[in-house]
Order: sequence, then C-alpha cells, then structure tokens
Amino acid sequence: MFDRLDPLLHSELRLAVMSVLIGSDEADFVYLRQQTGATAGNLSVQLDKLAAAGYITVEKGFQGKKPRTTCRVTDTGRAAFAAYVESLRSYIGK
Amino acid sequence: MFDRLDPLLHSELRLAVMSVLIGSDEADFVYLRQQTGATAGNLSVQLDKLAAAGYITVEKGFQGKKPRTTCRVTDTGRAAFAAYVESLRSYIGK
DNA sequence: TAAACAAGTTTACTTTATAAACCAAATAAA
DNA sequence: TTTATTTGGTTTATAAAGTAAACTTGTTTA
Repeated sequence: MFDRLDPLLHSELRLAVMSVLIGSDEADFVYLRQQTGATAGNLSVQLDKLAAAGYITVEKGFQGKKPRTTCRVTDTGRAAFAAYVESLRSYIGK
Repeated sequence: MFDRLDPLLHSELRLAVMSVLIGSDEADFVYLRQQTGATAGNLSVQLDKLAAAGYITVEKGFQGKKPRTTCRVTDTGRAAFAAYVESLRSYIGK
C-alpha cells in the first residue's frame, strides 16, 4: 500500500539540496548554504552522503584563491528524486 | 525558501499512520499494522509519539476478551498533516 | 494443563541528524 | 608586520530516531 521512501532522500536537508540542484543544475557550497539555511557542518556531511550514493558529484576547485566546491546532480540522482516524489504520493495523495 | 518540515510527520511510519487515519477516521492497532507493514514494536512507539503531540487519540478497550487499541486523528493532527503536505511543495514542486 | 497465539509494550542497539569545535588559507586591521 | 577576522569548509561529539528482539499478559486450542 505505501511505497518505501528512499532514506537517502527522506531527509530535510538532503531533499532541499537535491531540489536546488535539480532546479539549477550546478551550485556551489556557499550557494547551497544560503538556499537551505543549513549549517556548514551539516551541509558538508549530507553532501558526502549524497555523493557516496552517486546522486550528486562534488568537485573541489578554486576560484581565484578561494576554494570552491561545486555540486551537480547526476542522472541517478534525478531518477531517485523522481521516484521519491512519486512514492510520496502514496502517503499524501495526488 | 524551504519551509521547515514538521519532524513529527517527517517519518515514514508516522506519516503512513496519519495517512491511514485521515482516510479512515478510525483504525485499530492490528489494521494499522496491516496497512503499514510495520513491526508491532515500532508501531507502538510511533503511535505514542503521535498521541503525545496531540495528533491522534489512542483508546484502549476490549472487543470481547481481546484488547483493542483504537486510534483517531484529531483536528490538530489533520491541520498538521495539511501543513506538512503544503510545506513539502517547496521541496518537490507543484 | 501445557503449548501456541494475540495484542501490545519495553529494552537495547544501530543509524541519523545536528551543532559545536576545529583547521587552513586569505584578507583586513592595528 | 603581527594579529585579528573572515571564508570555506571538515571532523568530532552528542542527542534524537528508528527498529528488531525480547518480554508481558491474557486467551484460545490441543
């Protein structure tokens, strides 16, 4: 009756991150922090988990002399997000 | 940008329970177990939490000689569920 | 009357989430 | 120029959740 909810996506912050990335296709750490309002520590941990699952890629580089961490959603991540949203329907209707 | 998600409802099992109760208005422990597929222990714990929050009422009685635990959603619970679903929109769109 | 079953609850353990502390490099202030 | 301060994070420690397994109480069945 109820679909299982992907535990990786069923997390407030990870879901917000995926939402931003799906909308903007690329976002850096600072931007994600602004958009989600998360603490840096929490964001760092959750990005690692999403990357470990292959839902996003995390690229560390520099912009001038400042470090810059750029994230992108993968096809796997996109598919997982779509499936998660679809599963949610069994809980919330429509 | 993203609404906070009510942590009491942002739980797979508690959300499923609320979903069942909102649909059927009254459900006993055994029925909830069937519908959600949860273990009895987990269901027991999560019902307690929903009741503690005032989202449901839990009534213990007997049906013949067998104990029977009947749950109902409260107005508070209904409102919280509606708010939760609304908040989810900021994450998943539509 | 002893074994099995039903309906839960409690306990113990594992996993998550999160904040706080920390670090290294760059920039600004004294 | 040394000393704060800020930026962009990571690591660590703790609290909260989720869950299974064991337990309880009473009932039915063999």
